[in-house]
Amino acid sequence: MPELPEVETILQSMKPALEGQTLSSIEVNRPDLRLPFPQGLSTIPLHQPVTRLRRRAKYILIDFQHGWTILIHLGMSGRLFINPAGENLPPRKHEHLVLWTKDKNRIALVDPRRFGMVCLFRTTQENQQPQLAHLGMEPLSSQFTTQTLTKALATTRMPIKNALLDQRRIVGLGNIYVCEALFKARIHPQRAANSLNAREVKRLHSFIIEILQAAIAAGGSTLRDYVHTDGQPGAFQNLHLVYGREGESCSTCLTKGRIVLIQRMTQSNRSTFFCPHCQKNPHK
DNA sequence: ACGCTATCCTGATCGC
DNA sequence: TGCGATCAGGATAGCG
Repeated sequence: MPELPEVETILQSMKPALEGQTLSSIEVNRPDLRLPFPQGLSTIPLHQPVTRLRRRAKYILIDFQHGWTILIHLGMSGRLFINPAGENLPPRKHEHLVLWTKDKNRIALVDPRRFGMVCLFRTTQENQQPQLAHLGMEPLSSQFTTQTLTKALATTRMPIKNALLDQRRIVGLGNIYVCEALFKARIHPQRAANSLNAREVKRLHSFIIEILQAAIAAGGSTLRDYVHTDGQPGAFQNLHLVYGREGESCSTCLTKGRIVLIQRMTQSNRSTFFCPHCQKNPHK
């Protein structure tokens, strides 16, 4: 699915199409995704302009002037496409939700696996929304420091890989960027989260920021489902150092004249990619 | 309380 | 070419 850089890329390209615009209609083409589409979704957001598009964690939030907010999560396979006015392409498969603006821009949510979700609530109630209420800190905000990361990791001995995927501690990271950040920080994914020393947490902190910023600059990672709102792929997949590279030589080791193959293992039923030389587990 | 597992779904790919 | 097995970027209910 889209992780933080992919959601951020989508958000930035949707801003010009939506901010300040009034919707003319909303098509709801099936009863549900993971959750039922909310009551009122096809009528409440109409007739007053969008004031702001925001991102929180991997959620896109569309605020309206009358005080309602639409929340969109793309799940694993969700995509958003913008068709500018006049571009009359035939509908895609799995267009479950379509927003039309008054000046005829068309924004379509496509989600074959239907793991995504759409919610509607009063903007002032957002902190009571179950999706938003328990989220951890934003890694690209000033709240994210070595101190706050240390605190977020100190309370659990679950593997660091799993702790970084836990959106109640830190938001926005998914399987790709966790693997990449742990590789750059030279931390074994099975290390207990609370076992990292101060230098390791510091490295992890700076590489999380660096990787997310680089991925946003590259327009995200396109592996299978994710594309930009105009259908173009991102470019950061070309810069992945371990994710999806099982059996390839570790690039760090190569520059030092060693040939070490990147390995894949399973943690909590999800693939983890790592370099067994750069990322040693001191307890094994 | 915590940490792991299965589950929601479709589609792409791989091996036979 | 077809068929079954396997795997996917996430979130979460429910279990031990």
